[in-house]
Amino acid sequence: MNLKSLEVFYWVVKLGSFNKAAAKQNTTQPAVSQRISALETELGIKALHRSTRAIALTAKGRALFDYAERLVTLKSEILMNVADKSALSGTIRLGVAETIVHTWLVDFLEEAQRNYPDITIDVVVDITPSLRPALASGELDIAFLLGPNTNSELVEEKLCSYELNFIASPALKLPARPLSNSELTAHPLIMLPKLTYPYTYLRKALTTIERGPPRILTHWSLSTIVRMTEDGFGIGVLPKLAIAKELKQKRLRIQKTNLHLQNLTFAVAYARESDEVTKLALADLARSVAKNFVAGARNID
Amino acid sequence: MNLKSLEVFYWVVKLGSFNKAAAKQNTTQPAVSQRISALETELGIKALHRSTRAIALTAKGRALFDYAERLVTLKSEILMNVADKSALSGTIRLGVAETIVHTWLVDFLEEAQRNYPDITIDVVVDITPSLRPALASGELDIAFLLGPNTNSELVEEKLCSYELNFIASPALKLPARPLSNSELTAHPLIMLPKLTYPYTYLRKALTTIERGPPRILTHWSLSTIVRMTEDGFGIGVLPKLAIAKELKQKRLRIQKTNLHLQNLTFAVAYARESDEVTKLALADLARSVAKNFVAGARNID
DNA sequence: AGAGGTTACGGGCAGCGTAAGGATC
DNA sequence: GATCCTTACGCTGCCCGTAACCTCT
Repeated sequence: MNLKSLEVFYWVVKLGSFNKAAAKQNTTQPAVSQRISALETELGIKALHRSTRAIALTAKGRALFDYAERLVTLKSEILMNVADKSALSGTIRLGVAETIVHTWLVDFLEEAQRNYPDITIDVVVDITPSLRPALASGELDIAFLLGPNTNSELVEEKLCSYELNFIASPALKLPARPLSNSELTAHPLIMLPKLTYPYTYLRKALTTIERGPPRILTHWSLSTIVRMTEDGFGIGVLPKLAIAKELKQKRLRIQKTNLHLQNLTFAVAYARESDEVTKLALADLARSVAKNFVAGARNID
Repeated sequence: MNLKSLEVFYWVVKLGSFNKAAAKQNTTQPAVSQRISALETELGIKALHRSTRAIALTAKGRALFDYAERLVTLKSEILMNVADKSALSGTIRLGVAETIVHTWLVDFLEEAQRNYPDITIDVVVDITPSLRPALASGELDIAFLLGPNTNSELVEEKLCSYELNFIASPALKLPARPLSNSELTAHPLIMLPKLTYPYTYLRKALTTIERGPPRILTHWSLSTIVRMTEDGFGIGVLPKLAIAKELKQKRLRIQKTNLHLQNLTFAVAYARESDEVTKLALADLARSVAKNFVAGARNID
């Protein structure tokens, strides 16, 4: 009897699908199929009804699942309490919101490589609303995303908080003094789309009876927002820390206004599961890297 | 991380030796060595001090051992509670006292084959005093031997009880009536050696002041005792059930005496361990086979 | 037709046993 | 030198991934 087979079985039941279990375990669906059959043959039982679309546990299957859960838990306890953390290994699929890519992701990956040389990290850059379901379904193991969202079924913990700024191209020749709201809305605002804090807040704050809502240009790609802002399409709404280079090179500047924007906060998120020390280790590392990054970048303007 | 490796580690610690663990797990000593190294490498720890002769656990090793024990227990619980018993598989080393060979061992092996086709049973015939330490050290998994010995560190449960008889060759021309003690001691008694019930009892019961102790010929092999008795060397002290064939063929007969011998009882014994459903299953089977044998052989005389 | 599980098959590698090599008493 | 663990090495067989197939909606 094999620990891996029981782990696969556990995930098949937990996720309700051979495919999802395969994704979770970084393997293929046929491999999962094989393992389950082998397990059933070895124990001489049928564990799963899988005639129809949804899989259902047999009585023995339910019993087996309970044991499998305990085994999986024990395994992760061993990794947690006995194993040298630097010997952690395996592949972790990391989802990242783009802002993080532009700030400390590289630092993080380097640190991870240094501390956990045997862990392979597959990075997927995507928008926060796509990252959460991917975590929940097991397609991703861990993510750095906009949050923490307290309603989430995921574990989410604050990582860092970025001051949100109005950014303009010097070519716009805006005054250094704080802009009034009407001066601000003379230009389109370029920002992240609906469902994010800047959009909902600014749309409400800048809507006036006479002129209606401000012109807003949204895009999920931070790079695109930066590029459009540089090209003078409008005023970007971005954390200054994400555009340190552009600011330094004077290709962009911070535009003062009368509005106070709340910080954009990011969180590390992962599914609430009985396993995976690796995730915890990486989450800790992310916290430390993010903290250092914010501390080291305090003097940017 | 591998269930088998942790199991091997468990047995190495439990038995205090790579060699014994290898024997226990039906593998070779280098294989054990490899597994332990692999485990230590994977977890990035040293689990065992093995510079000197005796094996000692490190702190991490002790922690790992606790987890390993729980895993081994869980595994056997799965086998016990979830697995179809008829799907049990593996190799079991069975030690057998010779009397059992001459009574129901073949029945047992056939039944085992029928009920558990995937279990391989290696049979070792030996004397009871050798079987117990072999069980304790893990060289054997289970044994049918003289017992139960209540002082044993082993689990021992009564299997069957054989009436012990005085057996003689017809060639001795002894009378059919009960022999007196002095008539009995006119011939050497052929029986199992010291440390067994018949020897100690009869030596004491038949020793008289004038003639001293009776002449006793002992041998650990039942076959030899039977053969010697057949050849008229003396009067055998044997369970009649072990010589059914010889009695039927009138090559031997039961000799009545004035002495009452207690029954010779046999037990199934195995080490008190956290694992091994297989042993329990086979012990159950042995109980049933032994019971049937005794019931079916009631009319022998 | 598409989603999801099974079967078939070739290839890679983990892990085994044999055998030789230390180390310690 | 005996005992016990480690290292070396060739080989077997398990298990994986690819791909084709089946089945149900």
